[in-house]
Amino acid sequence: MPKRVVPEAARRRRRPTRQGRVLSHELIIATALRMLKEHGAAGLTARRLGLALGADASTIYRYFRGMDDLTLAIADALFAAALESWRATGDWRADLRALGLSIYRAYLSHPQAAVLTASRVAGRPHEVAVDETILCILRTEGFPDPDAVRVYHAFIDQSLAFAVLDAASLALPEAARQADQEVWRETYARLPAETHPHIAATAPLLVARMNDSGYPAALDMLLDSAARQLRDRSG
Amino acid sequence: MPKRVVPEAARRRRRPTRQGRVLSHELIIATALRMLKEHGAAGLTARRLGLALGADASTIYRYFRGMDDLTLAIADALFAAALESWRATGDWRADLRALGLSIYRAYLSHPQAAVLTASRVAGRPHEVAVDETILCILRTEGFPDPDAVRVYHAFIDQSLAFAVLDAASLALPEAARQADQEVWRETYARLPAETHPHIAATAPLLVARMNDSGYPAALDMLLDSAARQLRDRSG
DNA sequence: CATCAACGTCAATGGTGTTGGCATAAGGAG
DNA sequence: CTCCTTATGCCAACACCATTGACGTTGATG
Repeated sequence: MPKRVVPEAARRRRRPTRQGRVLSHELIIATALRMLKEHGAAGLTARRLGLALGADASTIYRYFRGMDDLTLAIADALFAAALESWRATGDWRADLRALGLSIYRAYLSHPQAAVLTASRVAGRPHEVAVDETILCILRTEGFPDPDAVRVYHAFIDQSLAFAVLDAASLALPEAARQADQEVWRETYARLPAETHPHIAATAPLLVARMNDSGYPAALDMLLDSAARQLRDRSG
Repeated sequence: MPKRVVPEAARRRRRPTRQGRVLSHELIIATALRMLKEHGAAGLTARRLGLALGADASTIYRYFRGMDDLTLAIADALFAAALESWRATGDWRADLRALGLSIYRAYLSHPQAAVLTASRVAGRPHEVAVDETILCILRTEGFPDPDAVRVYHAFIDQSLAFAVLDAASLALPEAARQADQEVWRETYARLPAETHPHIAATAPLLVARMNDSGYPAALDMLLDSAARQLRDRSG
């Protein structure tokens, strides 16, 4: 007796099955990114992804070992995008700044993906390529090794940290974002009455400030510090 | 005809039901935090949480509107812990530094929770209390308002960003962490052969550096910058 | 005592990731 | 051409998930 019964109907009508491969890693990742942007992190499920691809959910497992693996691939796609949109000029400081902003922009361009993959750092190829690039720039410029490592870590930590955090607020659904703003507006409006008498006028300023990121400023501070280090050592 | 059939057995034997309330918001949050630490973010489910509490999963919904609501409550508990372990001394710079490190430590003491709640910023009470505290310190010290806002944002952004990112690597299961280290060790060992001849000896240094956080340094840089600002303005 | 809200359980619903079995299709070997 | 292997896709099934509604029980309030 067979363990599994194949329904008669399924056995009867044979679908005009496709010829050749329909899917690919790239197509699946691109579709997943689109779904993330449109429906948020919770909206990306194997079944819906399959539907969007015109395929069965289980087909995805021919390409990825699981949703977890797919998540890592998506994370690496962000690094790939960051590197692709970056060009070296030879000026180490300008190059590092551009690379940092490039990473930052890649994350912000897919906030849902950034949040989804925030905690996944696993030495994927493009991620490693970014690391190699940074270290290569620093070494070429003549940073002695312990300093190069320190600058590299500060740089990548800071870039990723800001990217993830800023992406997180972008990743909120529009409704939640507006609700948040409302809460903050009230908080800010209420806050100063107790500690400062003349502040009502500055509440809008506080709210406006919410939409900016501290990343560029932090990045410049870091590069300043690195440049000073380099000058001190060589001069 | 009743829509739902109540089984005879259940109707028969009445359980010796408990008297008084068994659960509380605090108990549920504490248990959830414990589960997060022990089993990771994926291990926190309504069913298992109920089991750990000696209650049915559905009971949790008497206290929280859903797992999402519970997540927000957990996030706020981190801010509460940060504030509780902090004491003001009157020195604005030392106080801010201590508060930043306090937030950082609170997140790192529950890495799983930090990662789980990274993208949830929703104006919960203790979170707002932290914000009020920071702004209050800056205003009391005499920061004019636009500067206070700027410093506040840089401070909280940077603190949270580093906390979340560093927590993310701590939140990895031990096996994954070791695997990651292995990948990086290989990468670092392989990297310099192409770009630098004498670097093999520094690979261990790079790996060791992995375990440090750039947060304290970044925090000091930020406070330096703020202090300079304040001096320039008043002097 | 009667009422009521709070609290807890049970059973059910519709969704999830994942797997094993099966059916093709493509491509090479004979 | 046939035969075999491998890659690719679908289907049905499994275990688990969050959430809900009906129901019983309790303690407090009138």
